[in-house]
Amino acid sequence: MSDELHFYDKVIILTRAIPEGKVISYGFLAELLGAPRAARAVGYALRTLPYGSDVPWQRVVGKRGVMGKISIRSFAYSRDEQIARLKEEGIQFDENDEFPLPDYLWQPTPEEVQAILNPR
DNA sequence: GAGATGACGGGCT
DNA sequence: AAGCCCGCCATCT
Repeated sequence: MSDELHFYDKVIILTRAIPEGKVISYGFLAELLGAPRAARAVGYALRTLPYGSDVPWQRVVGKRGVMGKISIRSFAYSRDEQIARLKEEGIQFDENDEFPLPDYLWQPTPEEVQAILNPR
């Protein structure tokens, strides 16, 4: 099967499909794309998003909620902005600005993922 | 094609 | 408990 989409293209497409109020971890997103250890590459892909992009990048979080990792200088947004956006979507954070990932995790079936990546 | 890079993740200190 | 280190992997130079 010709796979014309690059890995980072798939990352963006799948990110667009995350429902409001739901999140996914870098590692799980990579796993859905068939590369369970490519969490870092997922970050690499999202990093290419320009400021003002309509892609809901805030819904991709670290494995333990939204802890750290967002403080890279080349990124257009801050960790605080990510948290603020997620709160607006209804995600409830505790006093440490963390939230229970399983409660908000988006878990599409493999079929759904395929349908998202290969719309007809 | 080798080396560098980076929004990760897990393990060890 | 917070940080450091190292392995991973897709892309870019």
